[in-house]
Amino acid sequence: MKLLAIDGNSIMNRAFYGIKALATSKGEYTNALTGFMNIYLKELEAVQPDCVAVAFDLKAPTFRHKADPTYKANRKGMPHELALQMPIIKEMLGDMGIKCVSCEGWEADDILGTLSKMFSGLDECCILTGDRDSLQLITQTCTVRLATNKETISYTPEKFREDYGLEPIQLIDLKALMGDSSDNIPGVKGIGEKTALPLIQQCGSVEELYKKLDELTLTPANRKKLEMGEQSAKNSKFLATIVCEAPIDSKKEAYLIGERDDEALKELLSRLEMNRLMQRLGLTGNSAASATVQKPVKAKDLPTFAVKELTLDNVPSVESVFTFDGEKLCVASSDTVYSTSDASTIADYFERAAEKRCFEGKTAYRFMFDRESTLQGLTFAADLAGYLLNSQASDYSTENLCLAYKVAYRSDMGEFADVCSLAPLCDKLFAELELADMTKLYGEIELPLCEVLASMEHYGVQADTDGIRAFGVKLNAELEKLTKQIYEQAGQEFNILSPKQLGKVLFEDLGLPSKKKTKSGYSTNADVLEELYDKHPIVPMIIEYRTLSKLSSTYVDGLLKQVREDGRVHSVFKQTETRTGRISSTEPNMQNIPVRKELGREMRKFFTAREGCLLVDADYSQIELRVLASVCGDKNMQEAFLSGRDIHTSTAAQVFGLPEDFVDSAMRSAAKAVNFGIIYGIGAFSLSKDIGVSVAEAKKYIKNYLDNFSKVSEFMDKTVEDAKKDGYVTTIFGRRRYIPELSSSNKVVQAFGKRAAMNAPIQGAAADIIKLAMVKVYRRLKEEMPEARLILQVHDELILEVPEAQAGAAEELLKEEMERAVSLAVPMTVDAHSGKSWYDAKG
DNA sequence: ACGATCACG
DNA sequence: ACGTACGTGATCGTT
Repeated sequence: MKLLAIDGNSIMNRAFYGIKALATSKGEYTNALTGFMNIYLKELEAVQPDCVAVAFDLKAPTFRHKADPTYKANRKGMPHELALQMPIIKEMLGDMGIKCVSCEGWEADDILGTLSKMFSGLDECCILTGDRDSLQLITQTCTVRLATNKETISYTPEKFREDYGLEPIQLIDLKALMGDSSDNIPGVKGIGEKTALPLIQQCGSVEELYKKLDELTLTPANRKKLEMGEQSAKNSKFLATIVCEAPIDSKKEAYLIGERDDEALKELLSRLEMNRLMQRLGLTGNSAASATVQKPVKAKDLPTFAVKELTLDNVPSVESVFTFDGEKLCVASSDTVYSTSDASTIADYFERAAEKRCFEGKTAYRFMFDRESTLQGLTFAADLAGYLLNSQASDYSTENLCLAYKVAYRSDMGEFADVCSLAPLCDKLFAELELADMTKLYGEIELPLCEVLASMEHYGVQADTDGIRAFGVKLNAELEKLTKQIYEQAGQEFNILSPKQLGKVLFEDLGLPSKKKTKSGYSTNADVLEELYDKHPIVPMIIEYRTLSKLSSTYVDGLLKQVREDGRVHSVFKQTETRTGRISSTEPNMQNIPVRKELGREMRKFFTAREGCLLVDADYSQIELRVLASVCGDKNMQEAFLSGRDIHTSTAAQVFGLPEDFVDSAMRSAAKAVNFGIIYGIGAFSLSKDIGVSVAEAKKYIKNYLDNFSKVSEFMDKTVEDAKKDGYVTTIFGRRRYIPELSSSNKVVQAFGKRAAMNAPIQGAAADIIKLAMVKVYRRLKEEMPEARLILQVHDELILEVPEAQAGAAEELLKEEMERAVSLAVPMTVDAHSGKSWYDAKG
C-alpha cells in the first residue's frame, strides 16, 4: 500500500504565505485553504496513493516529550488569519474522506515519522511537507516531497545524497552542530553550515567527531568552539531527532481514502465561495452528471506505451513530441516512447524529424547551435502556450499544465511521465489558444522567438575583463577613502550598507530629521538621503558610497563571475517570466546595465564587439507613448508624433496652455513625468512626489492632461471596465493579462489592479512589437548577412554584432525592420548607431 | 527567506 | 481614512 502523509501545519503555512490575501465576500479568510487544496490535489495526482493522512500539531501542548522546556519557543505564533483556517481545513479533509491525525504532546513531525515507519517494508510512503526537518526520514521506501514556493522537489535517498553529500539520517548530526533557530536547537555556538557539513561528511556523526577531535585538522577557533560546545551538540542531536513512536492508530486500513460526503462538502465550499475547487471536484451542477466528471481517469483507460532506445534507425519521421533537458532526449510517437543520451542520435532526431512538438524548445536549440546546426520542424512548445494562456502563473511544468487544463498526467510512466502526457496536452493547449484567439500571436511571435533567444544566448556578448577589473580597483580605492571620511564624520565605525546601523547613525546619533519609515525602522533610501543632502556633510558621502558599492558589487564583481572561458557573457533570456509579455534577462541581467549616470555608463565601454566587428544599436523612440497614441485614437496626441515634434515639449505646451517656444526645461520635465504617470496608471500623490510639487498642483496637471487628451482618459476608463467585465485586458496583438486583483475586496489591491490593467495593454503591445521585430531581424540576417548576429534585447532596444564592413548596411536593415514591424496610426521611429563598444554604439 | 535598496526600460 | 506609478533582477543585511 502507498501512503501520502502530509505535514498539515507546514503546508497550510506555505499556502498562507504563498497566496495573496483571499477572502469571501463576508470576510472569511480562504487563502491558506485554497492553497492547501491546490497543493493537495496536485500531489494526489502525482503520488497516486491508497492512503492519505494529514498530521497537525496541537495548538498548546501541555507537556512536551523533548527535554528542553523552551523547545520551539522561538517559533513565531501563528497569525490570526491563518489560525482561523486551521479547523476549517480539518473539516474539509474530513468531508473528503481524509484522515487527520494529531496527538497530544507530539508534533506533526513525529506523527509523520511514526506513519513512515508503519508504511515501511513492503509498503511505500511519501511525505509532503514544506519543512526540511523531515528529510531525515527519507529511506528506500519513504520519499519526502518538499513543497517550495516554486515547485515540489521529490527527495529519494539518491537525490538527497546528491544535494547534501550525506545520508538522510546524518541530517540530525548536521543540525546538532549548526543548530536551528526556528526549532530552538542551539547546536554549537559559532558553527554554521559551512563548517558543519564537511565535518559530518568526514566523521559520519557527532559522536565520531568528538572521538577523533584531536586528529582533525581544524582552525584553532573552530576547535575551541567544538570543545566548548560538546554537551550542547549532544543535547541538540537529541532535540533534532524525530521520534517515531507517537501513539496513533496503528492499523493501516484506518488511513485508506474514505468516502466523500458530497453534501457536506458542497455546503462548506459554497459558504467559502471556493467555486473553482467545487468545479474541480465535480460538485457543481446536478449530482448525477458531476459524478462522472469527478471519476478520475484510470491508468487502464489510457494508452500504454512501449519503451525503446532511440537509435538512428527508428527515429520517428513525423508527428512526435519530445522533452530534452540538455542531456537526455525522450520522444513519444503514437504508442511508443523512445529515449537516448547519445548526442549524435539526438542531433539526428532534431535535424530530421518533421512536425515536432515539445515542452520547452530553447534547450534543444542551444544544443544544436553548440553543434553548429539547428533544430528543425518545431511546431509547438507547451510552456509558451501555457504562458500566453495565463502569464500570471509561475510554474509552466508539464505536470502543472496537465493539472490546470485537465489532461491526464501520466505519473504511471515514471521518468517518461512528461513526454507521455505531452501530445494530449499540446492538443488541449492549442485548442485553448484558438478559443482565446491567440494562435497568430503564438505562431508568428512567441514560438519563433524561442529560436531567436536561444541564438542570442548562444553567441553572448564579449566582455573586457581586464577593463572591468581595472574599473573595480578604481572604485574600491575610492570606497576605502570614503569609508574613512564617513567614519570620521559619524564619530564611529559602522556598516554603512546596513540600513539599520545607518539609520541609527543618521537619525539618532547625528540627530538628522527622519521622515519616512519602513516596516523595520528608518528609511534610508535615495529619496530620503537626497532631502538631507545639505543637512550634514556625511549625507553626500553616503550617497556616493552607495553608488560606488552598487557598481563594485553588482556590476564589477557580479559580472566578472559570469564571463565564460570564451571571454563572453551568455545571459539567459526568459520567455515566460513577466506578466506583461516582456522578456527578462538573468545570469547576468543584461537589461539593467547602468546608463543614466555617467560613472555607471562607463561600464558599457567593457561590452565590446569582437575583433573586426562593430556593435549596432537601435532603440525605439517613445514606443509606449506611441502605442498609447495609436490605440486610444487621440488625434491631438497622434499629431505630435506625426509632425515629429518632441513629445514631452508638446505635452507641456498643451498642459500649460503655452506655445512650444515658451516651454522651459522644468515644464518639459514635469510633462515628461506626467507622460510616464499616464502609462503607469497615474495618481496625484505619486506624481507630486516625483516632480516635487504639491498634491493639488499635481492634480491640476493630470486634469489638464486628461482634458487635452480626452481619448486617453476614455481609453483608460474603458480598459478598466473591460478588465472588470472579462477578467483580463489585451494588447493589439491579442496578448492577455488576467487581473484577478480587480475582484479583491481590499481597496489597495483593487487600485493596484486598475493600474496594472491600464499599463498592460501598453507595455504588452510594446513587447509584442519588439518581439516581432526580433523575429524579422533574425530571419533577414540569417538570409542576407549570416555573419551578423542579434545578441541583445533591452525592452525597446536591439543590439547586433556585425563585421565592420557591413555595419552600415546592418544599421539600415535593423532600423527598417524595427520600424515596419507594425503599422500603427503613428510611426514607430527608431534611432540607430554603431561603435566598437556598447557605450559608443548607444549614440 | 525576505525586505530594502538600486540598477534598467 | 488609507496608501500611493508599470515591469523586471542582483546584492546585501537581517531574521
